[in-house]
Amino acid sequence: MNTPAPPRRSFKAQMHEARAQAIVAAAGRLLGEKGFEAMTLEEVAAEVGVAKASLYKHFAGKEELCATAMAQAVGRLGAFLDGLPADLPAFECLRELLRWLLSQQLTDELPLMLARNSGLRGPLKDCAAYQAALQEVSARATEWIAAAQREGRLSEALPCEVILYSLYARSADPLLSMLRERGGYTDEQIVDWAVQACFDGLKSRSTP
Amino acid sequence: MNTPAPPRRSFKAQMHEARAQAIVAAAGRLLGEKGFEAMTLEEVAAEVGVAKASLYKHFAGKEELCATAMAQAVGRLGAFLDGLPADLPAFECLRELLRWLLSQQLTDELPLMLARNSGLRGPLKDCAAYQAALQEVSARATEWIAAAQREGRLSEALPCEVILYSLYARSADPLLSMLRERGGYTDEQIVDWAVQACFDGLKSRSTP
DNA sequence: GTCTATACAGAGATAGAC
DNA sequence: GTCTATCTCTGTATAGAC
Repeated sequence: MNTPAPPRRSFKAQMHEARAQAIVAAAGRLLGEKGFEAMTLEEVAAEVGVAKASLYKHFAGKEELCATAMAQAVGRLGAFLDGLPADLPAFECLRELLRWLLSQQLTDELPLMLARNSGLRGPLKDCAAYQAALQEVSARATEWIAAAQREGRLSEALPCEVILYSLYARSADPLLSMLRERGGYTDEQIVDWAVQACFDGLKSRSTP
Repeated sequence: MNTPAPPRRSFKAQMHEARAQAIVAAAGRLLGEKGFEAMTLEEVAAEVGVAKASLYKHFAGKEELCATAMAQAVGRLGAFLDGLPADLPAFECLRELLRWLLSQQLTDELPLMLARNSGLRGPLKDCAAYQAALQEVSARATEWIAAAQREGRLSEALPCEVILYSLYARSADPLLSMLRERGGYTDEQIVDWAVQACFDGLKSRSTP
């Protein structure tokens, strides 16, 4: 794509970048845990160990910081997809994609898509980095969906886009939290059920 | 025969109740639209047409007001279930339940279950009215799920509770908002797709 | 019970010294 | 660039007149 960064960056620049990374990471964690409105920059600063005002030397404000965190999450998904075996069937790729989304919600607590009424959804539509990264993974996922539909693995009754959004939406699905709060289930069990509910549906498949 | 039934309450008490109802309705609408953190009591008061301070004559605070709105939403679901034909098969009852949940999200914008990380989820666990109402509808839904599973209409691979939670979770599913924002689809089309994705799953059913 | 006015707290953002 | 200190605004909640 573009030329890689110059190999030799000054020590100070490296530290600067590392700190920015730490800020984004903390923001992403808190964003996923508490939501955009409930999280505070004070918490972010405290978690990183810097003063609140220092955040503004790296980011213009709360919205930009959180949008960066979201864009980075999409980037991680792209990297994960890159790591999938090249010969993995399209349907299996989509299953892995879903598992990754669900696992992220349970571990990092940072969902790829935001809740229905998050205040960050508006600013996110104007974040070029996020939109571009999302477009990139969406293109790949769309290819897989079309292929899986041709192979008869995915329903052709649903438009390609509806399937794509259905997968994305699982990222902010409250189902996982509900099952976890209920207690008695392992995280892995919860993810398995969520994957099954999404792909197989609630209706019986054994006896048509 | 005799005089009509006397009013059960005094006129003033009726007005008081009516105003409280209007407050709850406005709170519920704003809660669904903007979420617990983003909505403000000022908006609620403005929408009802009363002073902000007057709200505290009816409710102890924001949490109690919103919890009341949520409990009332569950009550509406219960009333809807009461209105279903007595001879409707269990599976069809569950389908209607899901359609009702999704329609509520699109119209009233008030979801039955909250987003994964809403600040109201904690207080809601301590709200007896909400828990009791939810318990009541859950009991009925659980009966239907068990019956539908016996009839082979619902998957027996998923525990009854996972199916129940999967239905409830659709109430806060971001899928509908995503499809609506994309544009080009009618609300009815969106609900149909969401129902189909939930019950039939994304996998093909025609060709095993 | 409803209003106006206000106290109080929290959070985003900025100023200015170093 | 980072800090301390501060500004400003918003929102919950309360006080007191009527």
